[in-house]
Amino acid sequence: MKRTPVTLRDVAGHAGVHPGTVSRALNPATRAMVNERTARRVLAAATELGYRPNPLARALKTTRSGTVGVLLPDLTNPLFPPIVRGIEDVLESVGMSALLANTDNDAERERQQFESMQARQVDGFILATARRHDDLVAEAIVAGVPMVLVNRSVEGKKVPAVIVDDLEGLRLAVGHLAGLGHQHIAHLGGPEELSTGIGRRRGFFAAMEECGLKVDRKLVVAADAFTEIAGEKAARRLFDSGRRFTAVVAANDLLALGCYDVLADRGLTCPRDISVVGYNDMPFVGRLDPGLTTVRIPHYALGAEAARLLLDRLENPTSMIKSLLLAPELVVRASTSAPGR
Amino acid sequence: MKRTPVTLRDVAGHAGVHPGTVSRALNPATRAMVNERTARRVLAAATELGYRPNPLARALKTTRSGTVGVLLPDLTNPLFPPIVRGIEDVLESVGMSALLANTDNDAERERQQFESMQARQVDGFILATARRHDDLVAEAIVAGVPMVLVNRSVEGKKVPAVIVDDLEGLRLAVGHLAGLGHQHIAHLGGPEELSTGIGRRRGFFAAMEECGLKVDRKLVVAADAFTEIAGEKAARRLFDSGRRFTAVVAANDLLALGCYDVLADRGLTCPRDISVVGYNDMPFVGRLDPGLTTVRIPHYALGAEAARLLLDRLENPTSMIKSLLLAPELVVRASTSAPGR
DNA sequence: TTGAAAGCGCTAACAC
DNA sequence: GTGTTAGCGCTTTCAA
Repeated sequence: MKRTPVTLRDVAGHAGVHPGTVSRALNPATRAMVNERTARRVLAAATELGYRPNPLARALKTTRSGTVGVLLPDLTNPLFPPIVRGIEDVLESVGMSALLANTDNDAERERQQFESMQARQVDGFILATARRHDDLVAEAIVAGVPMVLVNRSVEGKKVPAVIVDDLEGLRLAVGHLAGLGHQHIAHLGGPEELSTGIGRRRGFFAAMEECGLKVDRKLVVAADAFTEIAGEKAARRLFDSGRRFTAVVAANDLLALGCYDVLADRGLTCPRDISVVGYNDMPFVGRLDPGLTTVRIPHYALGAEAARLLLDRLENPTSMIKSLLLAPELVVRASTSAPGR
Repeated sequence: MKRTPVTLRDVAGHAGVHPGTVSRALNPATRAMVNERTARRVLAAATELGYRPNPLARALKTTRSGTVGVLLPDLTNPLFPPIVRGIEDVLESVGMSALLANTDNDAERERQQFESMQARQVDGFILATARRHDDLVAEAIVAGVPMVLVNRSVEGKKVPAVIVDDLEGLRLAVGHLAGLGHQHIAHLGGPEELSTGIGRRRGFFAAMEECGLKVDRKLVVAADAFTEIAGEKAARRLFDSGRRFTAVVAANDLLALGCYDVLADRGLTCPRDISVVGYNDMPFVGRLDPGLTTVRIPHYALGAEAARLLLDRLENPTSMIKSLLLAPELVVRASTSAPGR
C-alpha cells in the first residue's frame, strides 16, 4: 500500500521479459508493437504485483506530465468552484489532472505560479485570470504554450477562450427591466481592465439602445473589483449622483450584493424602490433576501468546455484556434418589479 | 519563456563547475558544503541563464515531490473552498502545493484518487472525506502514509485531525434556543457514519441535558447526506412525526436550507412558527431569507492548521500524534426568536 | 517482435 | 570543497 516499490523492472523480471517490452505492453499506444501473448503475460504480472506506473518518471522522460495548470483569482469566490469542477471532471475522464493556484488578482503572483507550474511540466494552462491586456498571456502565446482562457478573454483574440455572450446577457437583463417599465436604468459595472467588465458595459449600452432607452452617463459606474465591497463603493456613487433611476444592472452578483448593502443603508427597499439585476447566478443567490434576479451563466460548462478545448489543442497543436461563446439565460426572481411602487 | 531548456549542466558549464556543485550550491540545505565564492558564482550563473529547477527530476530522485494530496467530497460545497485556501496558502508558504480531488462521497473513487496521488509521489495527504470507520484511512495509517484529517475524524483517534468542538457547538446552538424559551427542540442530524453527524447528535443530547430539556427521540432524525435535498427529506420526517416542536437544530447549513424548504412548503414562517439553527456558517448564509442563525466554524483555519500539522509530521515523522480541536462560535441572525409567536 | 542501451534532470554517496 | 559516479523509473531509439 505504501510507496510503490514495484517498478517496471520487477514486472519484467516476473514476466520474464525486458523492461522495454513491459513499457510497450503497458502503454496502450504502443501495445500493438508487442506480441499478443507476451502482452497478456506482462499484464498479468503487472496486476499480480500491483504495479502502478510512476507518472513522474514518465513525465521526466516524455516532458508530458498529464497535468494542466489552472490559474484563478480566488477559489473562495463562489463563481469558481463549479468552473473548476468542470475542468477537473473532463481532465479526469482522460486520466489527467489539474494543478490549481489562486492569484488574488496579483500579476506578480500570477506569473510566479505560472512559472512554477511550467517547471512542473504542466502540459498546458487554463486561465481564469486574464486581463484585457495581459502580458503573461501574450508571452505564453508567442512561446507556444498551450493555453485556453475561461470566463475572461484578452483583447485581440488570438487565444482560445470559453466565455459567455455578454451582449446577450445584458440584452436579457435590460430587456427584462424595460419590459417591466423601467426607463431610468443604472449600470454598476466591473473593472474595465477585464473583458467581463468592459463587455457587460458595452452590452449595457447596446441593450439600452435596442430598447430605445437613454443612458445617463452619470449612471454608469465601474467598480474596481468584482467584490461586494467594491460594489458597495461604486453603488454609493450611483446614489450620490443625484440622478434618478429605478433599477440597476450589476455586472456581477457580488456587485449586486454590494448594491443591496447600500440600499439597506439608505433605508431603500428592493425591489419596491429599486430593482436590481445581477450577473452569474452564483450558488445560493436565489435564496438571498430578496432572491436575486440575475443572468445565469453555465459555470460548469465553462470549465468543462475549456478543458475540452485545451485537450483538443494538446492533441492537435496546429489546429485552428477556436473559441466558444456560451449563451446566458435570465433567471427572474424577487429583486425586480415594475418601477414606482 | 517556454519549456525550461536550461538545466543544471548548463549552469555548471556557465559557472565552470561540476553539476553536482551546482546542485549543492542551489539547495539551501546543502549550500553550506560549498565555498561561498563558488556559490555566488553559481547563483549568478543560474539567475543569468534563468535556471528553474525541475521538480519532477528532483522528486524522482528524492521521492519527495513537494506536493500534498487533498481529498474532499465536492469542491462546490461552499464549506470547502475556504478550507482548501487555508491548506494551499500554508503549503505555498513553504514552497509546496496541493493536488485536489473530488470524491463525491464515493469510497471507490476515493481510493482510486488516493492511489493515483500516491503514484504521483505526494508527500502526504489531507483528507476531508474520512468516515468514522474508514478502511482507506486505517490502511494508510498502518502503511505509515503521512496524513491528517480535516473537519472529520475517524473512530479510535490514532490519526491526527483538525476538527471543531461539536459538543461546544451544539451547546451554543441549544443554549441559544433554550435561552429564547424553547422547550421542544428537534435535531435535524447528519449521516451517522460521519464523525460530524454523530458528534453533533451527541452534542445535541448533551446540550439538551445541560439545559434541563427533555429530548423527544421522535424529534431526532438523521439525514443521509449533508445536502439540501437530504435535509428536506429528513425535515419532512420531523414535521410528519406529529410531535410538537418550536425549533430545530440542524447539523449543518445545507440541512437547515432543506428545512427552510419544508417550512415554505407547509406555509410555515421562520422564525415565527419555527426557529432554525444551522452549523458551519457557510459563505452567504447570513444573507438568506431569513438570515440563518448558525454555529460558525473557522473554515480557513481548519485548512491552514491541517496543513501545518501535516508539515509538522513530514518534518518529524516520529513525533507524537497531535490533533487540534478548534472552537466554534455562535452567530445569531434572523432565523431564531422566542417560541410561540 | 523483442532486447540493449542511453538518457530525461536531478541528488547523493563516495572519492579526491 | 569539489568532482565522479551511479541511478531514481521510465521511454525510445537502434539493432538484432
